[in-house]
Amino acid sequence: MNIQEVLSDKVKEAIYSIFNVELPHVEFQPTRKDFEGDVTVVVFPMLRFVKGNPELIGKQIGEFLQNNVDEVSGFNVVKGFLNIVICDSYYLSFFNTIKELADYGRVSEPGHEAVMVEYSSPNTNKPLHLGHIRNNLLGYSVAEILKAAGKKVYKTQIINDRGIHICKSMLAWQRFGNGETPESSGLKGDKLVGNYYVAFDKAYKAEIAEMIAEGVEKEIAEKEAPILKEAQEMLRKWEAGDEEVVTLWKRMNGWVYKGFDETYKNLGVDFDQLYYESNTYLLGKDVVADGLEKGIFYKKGDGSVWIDLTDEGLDEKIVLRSDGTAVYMTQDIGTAIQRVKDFPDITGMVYTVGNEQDYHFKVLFLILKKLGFTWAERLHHLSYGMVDLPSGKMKSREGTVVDADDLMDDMSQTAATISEELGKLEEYTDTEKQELFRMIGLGALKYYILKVDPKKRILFNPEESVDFQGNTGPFIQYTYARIQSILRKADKIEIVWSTTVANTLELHLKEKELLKQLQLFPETIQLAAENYSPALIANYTYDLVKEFNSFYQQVSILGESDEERKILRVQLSKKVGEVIQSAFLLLGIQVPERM
RNA sequence: GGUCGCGUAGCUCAGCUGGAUAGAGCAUCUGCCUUCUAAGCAGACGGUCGAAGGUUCGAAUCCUUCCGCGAUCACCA
Repeated sequence: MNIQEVLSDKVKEAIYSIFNVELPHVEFQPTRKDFEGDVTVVVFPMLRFVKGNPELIGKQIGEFLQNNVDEVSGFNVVKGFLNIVICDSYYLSFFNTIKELADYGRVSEPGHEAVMVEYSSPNTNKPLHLGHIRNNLLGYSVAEILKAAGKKVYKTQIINDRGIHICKSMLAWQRFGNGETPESSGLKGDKLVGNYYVAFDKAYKAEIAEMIAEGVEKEIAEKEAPILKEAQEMLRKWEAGDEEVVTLWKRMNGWVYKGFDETYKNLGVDFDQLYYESNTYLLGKDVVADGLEKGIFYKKGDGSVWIDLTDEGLDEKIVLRSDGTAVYMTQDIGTAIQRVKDFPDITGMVYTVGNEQDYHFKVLFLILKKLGFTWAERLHHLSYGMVDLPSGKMKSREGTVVDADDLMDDMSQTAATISEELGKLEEYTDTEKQELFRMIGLGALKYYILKVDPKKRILFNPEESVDFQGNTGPFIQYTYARIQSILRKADKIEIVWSTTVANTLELHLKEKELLKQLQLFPETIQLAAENYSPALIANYTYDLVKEFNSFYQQVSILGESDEERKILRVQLSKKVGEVIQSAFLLLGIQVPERM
């Protein structure tokens, strides 16, 4: 129980005993640093129930609390703000209760409610880029946060393995590839396939230019270019199950998956269950037939099926083509239902998809609700802003992308350069160093992306490297490493971890501030889960670390002469380290023993 | 044009269901390594919170209008 919960009832009691009025709610806030106190009760909202001077009311409540509540050791009133001083013993006993908890802040009993979190979901015709990195980091982190908040989580992705885009790569490979394979070229599979996607586009543009030169209109040329026609023909063959096309398709997708797996492994993300569009694109048609019967959908003259959402302030939306084939929406309806069939404990789903699809998901969720699925009430589109470059949007076709693998390598490289300059790793072997640089580089990248509100668009400038100082991943990792250094030394001088520090110890201001910050961890996890926001975890961790560094600077930990106080400081450092590690795990960032 | 999102210091971002003098980092400038890792700490500088109205004891936060940026409004996915 945190201090606000303790005090809330007591304040109500105070109001009842002084004014004989039942107060429905008490408003708290942390006391601002410039005033004395730990928590503040805001008196203004009470004026609706209690008539009088806010300053005076505050004083009366303060006196009541000081006399009747053990945890309250003092108070002061500034305007309508009652600043309450909480006694040290409260914080010390709080610390003693959490000290040994290995997973402090997390809900330990696994919930029976499951949530499926979808993220990544790439096309299989090109490598992953910076945009996918944001998607992956967000999805993975939200999944971890939901777990920590007590949910059972299934991580999933739907791989867009079919369609015209992969046919383009296949066709270009057939034409220009001369049998090139990842083995023969030494290229990562997804890179190789991506090269042919670019090659297709080049050939396609050349054909268009040629046709225009021959007097064909641009728009017609774009539709009629022979290479495009051929790709479309390939897609038709694929859908018909043509053996040759399907074999090539399997082969090239196989290359891509191998490449993706490597990238995912480097990024540190994983999935519990994969869905492939080639298996799901026909799903949903039965549901549409069913909905048609129920009158949720209606059929137009040409046979296409629609839903009218104008009552909801949206448009009419097609759910089945006039030729009876599925559209994107049909497929998503079907996939959602399939997932609940596969995992019957699912009560909600999270879709990590860019904000360009806000409208699509609004409609999808509405349709599923209208179809009467109870779980449709608990669907969430984790919508995030695009990652743009100073030059504009990233386009794979035109090669203006920041490649995921390259970026991760660059980050490691930067970490290596900085680290070598500082030169504190003499005793490390080369492999240990490489591992560390990777950890730091990735930490910088992940933190940089996750600390900002997902809704905001990110402008990524590759020229200016991601910071390693200030509010960054490495700053937090560094603090963790420093703590571990203290603990290694403390171990040698035999500080006993299990020693319980007496509640009577008088706390240093910095110790108290640290304890207050530690107390916020559980509620921060819950808040982050409710808001699907890794940024809240990142900012919390940053505040904790700032507080610790200030503590570290101002007091001596191992050099403290009072034995009991030294024990407290070491234990406190250890706990802060654990919380940093735990919080960073939620962001998918590792922490080093030294750096 | 309709709908949705965003707009806070030179730059990158915090700011919870409205609360005290709007906070960090980067950059610029000052100090601090004979004591636990200086990727650090302490401090200075820097703001009419896009604009105007409104609600309220109180607004960066809620409402309205306007401006700017982005996304979206396909029998593409």
